[in-house]
Amino acid sequence: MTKAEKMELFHRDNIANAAEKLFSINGIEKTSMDQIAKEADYSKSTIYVYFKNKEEIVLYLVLKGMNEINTSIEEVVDDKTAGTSDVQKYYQICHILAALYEKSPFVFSRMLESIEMKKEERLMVPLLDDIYQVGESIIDKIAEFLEAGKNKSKFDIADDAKKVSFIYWMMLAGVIMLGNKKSQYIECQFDESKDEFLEQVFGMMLEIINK
Amino acid sequence: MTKAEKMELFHRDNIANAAEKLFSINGIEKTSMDQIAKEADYSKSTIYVYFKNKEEIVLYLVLKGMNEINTSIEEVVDDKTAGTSDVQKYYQICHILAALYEKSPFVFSRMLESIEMKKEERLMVPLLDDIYQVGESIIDKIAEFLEAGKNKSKFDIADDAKKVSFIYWMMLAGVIMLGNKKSQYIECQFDESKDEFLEQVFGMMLEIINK
Amino acid sequence: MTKAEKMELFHRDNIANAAEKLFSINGIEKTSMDQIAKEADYSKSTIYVYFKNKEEIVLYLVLKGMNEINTSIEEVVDDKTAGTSDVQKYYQICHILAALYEKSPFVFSRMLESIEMKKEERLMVPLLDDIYQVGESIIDKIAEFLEAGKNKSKFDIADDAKKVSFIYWMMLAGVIMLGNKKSQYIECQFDESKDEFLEQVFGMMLEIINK
Amino acid sequence: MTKAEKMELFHRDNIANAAEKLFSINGIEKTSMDQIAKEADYSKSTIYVYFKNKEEIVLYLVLKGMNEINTSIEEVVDDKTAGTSDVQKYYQICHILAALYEKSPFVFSRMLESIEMKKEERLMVPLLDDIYQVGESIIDKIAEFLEAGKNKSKFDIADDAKKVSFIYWMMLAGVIMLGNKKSQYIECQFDESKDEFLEQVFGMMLEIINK
DNA sequence: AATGAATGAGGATTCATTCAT
DNA sequence: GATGAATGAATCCTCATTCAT
Repeated sequence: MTKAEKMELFHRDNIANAAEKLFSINGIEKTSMDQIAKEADYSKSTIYVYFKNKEEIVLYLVLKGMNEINTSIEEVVDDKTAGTSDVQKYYQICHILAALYEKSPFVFSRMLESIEMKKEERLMVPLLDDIYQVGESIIDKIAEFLEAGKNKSKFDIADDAKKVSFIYWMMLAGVIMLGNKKSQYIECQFDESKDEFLEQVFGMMLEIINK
Repeated sequence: MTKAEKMELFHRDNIANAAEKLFSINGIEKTSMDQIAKEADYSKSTIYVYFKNKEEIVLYLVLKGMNEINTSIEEVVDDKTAGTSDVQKYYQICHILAALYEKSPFVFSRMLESIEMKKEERLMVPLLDDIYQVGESIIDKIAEFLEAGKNKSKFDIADDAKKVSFIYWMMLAGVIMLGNKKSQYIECQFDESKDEFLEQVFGMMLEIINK
Repeated sequence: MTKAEKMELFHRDNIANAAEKLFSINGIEKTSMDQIAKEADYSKSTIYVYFKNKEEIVLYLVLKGMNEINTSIEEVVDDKTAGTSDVQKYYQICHILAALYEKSPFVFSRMLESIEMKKEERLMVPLLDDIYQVGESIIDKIAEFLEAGKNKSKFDIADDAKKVSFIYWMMLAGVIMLGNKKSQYIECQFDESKDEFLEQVFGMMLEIINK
Repeated sequence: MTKAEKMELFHRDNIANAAEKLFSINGIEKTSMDQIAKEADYSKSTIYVYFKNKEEIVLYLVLKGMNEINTSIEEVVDDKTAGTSDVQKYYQICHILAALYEKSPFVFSRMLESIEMKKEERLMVPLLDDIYQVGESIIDKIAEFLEAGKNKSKFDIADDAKKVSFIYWMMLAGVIMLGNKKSQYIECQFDESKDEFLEQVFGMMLEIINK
């Protein structure tokens, strides 16, 4: 990486971090480029030097967030530590996702939005294809994990591990998103914290595949 | 209902239907009151005669949509037809939800948004409390259904039927929402329609509670 | 007055009274015809049966208010009761004006607005000429009062009683209007109520003409 | 002052001047931001770069106008020129006020509106506190002038010079405002210009305090 | 005589984006 | 490389007024 590239990355991160903070608090729509510029302490025009537009900031953050959980999940799946059972790993994966929502709900939501499937279309918008690839990578890692468990007779899944993995991914994501959105309801109705609640849901979901 | 009330309802529905169409295509935020007026073929000011503001149109539609599925679910749960098994009913409930997403994704999303839990606050905005009540009613109906199944030794659920019911509701909703958002992905990756895919997911979920 | 005319007057008064209440609380600009209709318990269109437009309601109220103080001032000036001194009458006149402001600040303000001087123009807008006439009458009554005092060697005014009277009128009006608008300031700065303050001002003003 | 600040001031003044012109002709309420933009030859959005909203333009002009008369009055009061008598100074102060009305009637009116007395409230709206301070300064200057005259046995005022000063201020303001609003009436009735008329009023008012 | 229904004409404000320097 | 300056295009909402019935 040349020095110029380093500087570019530095500025992009500065801006993106400011945006992430604001997006997480107020949402994407209600965060203006003015606010981002002020928070990042750049002039508004400079924002446009480093990002083509607002959407690109969002995608940059989505990619970053997804890369992070991709790495985290990889670490869990590849964890060879003796004492870590598959069940423990399962819960760790759940918590990785839950933590992402906690940190950047908007990344979480965006990650779940529909994505252009035609490669040519994806390549029109920088980052979109990258996001797609990381998404695939995450699914694959989970599939790998389930597959491994299956071979160890731990999980009982059908042939297509990737599909099961994707379904898992979806269910987890859905449950985490809604558990957070309805956290007030949960606390009032069931007299327990959203996190306790989610823990039970993770447990229920585990039963689907665990023998 | 007086004739005047009928006319009022007629116009409200005209407007709401136009709005629903546009909301479903472009989303709530990207639909302007101008567009709604044009689509409904009323003048913009007339829209404001029948609805206090844009939010009220949204809430009207959300309430309507939720009322519809509430009624549908009730019909299913109360269905005494000899040949309808609990498993069949279970799938019917899944399809009712899936159909709502199909028709009005924005209603689906709004229904899942956090809602003010303090009664006084809810009463500030007309419709908000109604929406809350219908939501409760839906959860209760599902709880009732699960409870009945449990007694017939069909479903194996923990004591708190309402909580399980809520979790079910959340999982279903999450899965339907994401299944639709990722429908393109599903079709490309697994070479099957989103609906077939969802059907399998409903099946997987059934196993959680079904012995 | 025919019965029809009586009814017309009845309705006009109903509407005008409702409007007066709202105008006094929120001001003319911030009172909508909708609000007036609701307050008067007529339909909005009916308002337009009895008044050509919003402005006509205002003028109707201005005329009414001016007629009232015209009558009140007349009573004071013509008061032949033995014990009522000219100075007492002077204060009474001041209080009549102050009371009008208290009751209908907007009438007070409007009364002081510029008025079309060309008779033909005035006649274009119904009521405008009437308002002018009552205004004249009020000035004349005060002039008469001052003139009488002068003859009794009470007041020392220049030849043109009408002019002095008009000046008096203006000064009184100005001082009452501002005393009310700055009542908060007065209370904070001088630690006395607006009314006490105005009383002193009336006193000071009396000295201008009183020997 | 940096060049950037100069430019900012330049634009603010351009806009404010355009607004002042329109406000003076049509009043504040009936002047739209569109009109101001057009008159100032800026785009409407640019207006919002230099002023937060319409109200800020108004306050900017009010403050400016009040600052101007504050300075003018100061010059008069501090005038040590041998030949300038207190009476002459008195008339000069009257004329300063009359000139302000002539130039910007809306500033005059706003200056006389009630103002928030709680410091915290005032500080919520930028400029509001400044306006209050200048107002105080003006009153104080007049008080100082009267006090000085009193010591020179010129004016005969009660102990509280500030209160008398405030009353004077109010009376002057009221009389100027009404004299202008009723200028047509004055010309028709008394066959003299509004300015001649006001001159006499100033004279009458002088007698209140002048021995 | 009374009104329900409808609307045209605005009006303030927001914001992403561009571009010359 | 960084930004100050400017703006076009929207958007929600208000309200006095008209008119057919």
